[in-house]
Amino acid sequence: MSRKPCCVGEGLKKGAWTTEEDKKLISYIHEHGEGGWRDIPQKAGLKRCGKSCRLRWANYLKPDIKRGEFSYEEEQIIIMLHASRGNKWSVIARHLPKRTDNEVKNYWNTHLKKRLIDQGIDPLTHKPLASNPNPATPRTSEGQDDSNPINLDEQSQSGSMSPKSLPHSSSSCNLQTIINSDETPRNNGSLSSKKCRFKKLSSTSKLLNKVATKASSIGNMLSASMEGSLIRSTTLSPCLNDVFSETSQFLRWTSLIHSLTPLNNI
DNA sequence: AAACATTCCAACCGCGAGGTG
DNA sequence: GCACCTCGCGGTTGGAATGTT
Repeated sequence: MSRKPCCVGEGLKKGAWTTEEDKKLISYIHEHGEGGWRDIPQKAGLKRCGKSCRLRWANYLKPDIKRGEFSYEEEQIIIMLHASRGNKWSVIARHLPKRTDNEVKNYWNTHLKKRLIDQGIDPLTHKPLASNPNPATPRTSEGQDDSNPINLDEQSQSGSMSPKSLPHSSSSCNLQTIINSDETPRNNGSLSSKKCRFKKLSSTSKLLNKVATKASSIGNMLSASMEGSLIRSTTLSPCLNDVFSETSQFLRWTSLIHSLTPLNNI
């Protein structure tokens, strides 16, 4: 047998949605609720396939969708979850309230992936690239990286992290220093933020570099327990409560999270 | 100002999972 | 177990917006 194509039909419209179509879809769903996507176009008076309606609703029209630039927290969550789960965009998006899988995927592909590559980090493995012209953890003259007691590069390459070498909240890393040095204010929700994103790339890259390397180190640890229950004490973001299990390993992980909490105060 | 290049994201496509009869 | 359907997911693409020459 052959699958019947979803969107076969005469006069079915494709491409960008008009405001008129949006109104029709919103109005129909408000009245009848979601579901039954195959019938929605006909009932709502739309010349679209059901799939297209579902995507339009899920990715754009849903009332609780947050748009605009991703926050540092969100970027970190994406990188960390990607390190442990790979391209499971729907899984990652579930931990980012009001973000859609499509948006997360786009953000990864257009921003985060490139930044990791720029820093010599393989976006697939989250480990330093083999031929790395731009070392993942550059030793700068500022000495900030050197003050980090944990050699994350080595750990990520070895694929494991000993308990002793795990970060501690008091001395875990210089993320806060780096964050504080990133003076560029976030341009929340601004669509004209392209320039800003590139201008702040340098300092942001440092942060991402750090986070990505850490993510690599803890990736295996996370993946083993990601489906577990929660660590309620995590203060980075409530959504992360869904991520981590109550194992002793993850108490160490929360140490890292606590080291990142100053982000909330920026 | 125009032509060309690059970036970005909304939307499309194909596939697989799960449900139903 | 099968055929079929709906839905959701992840990869890809078209084209508008923006940047560069």
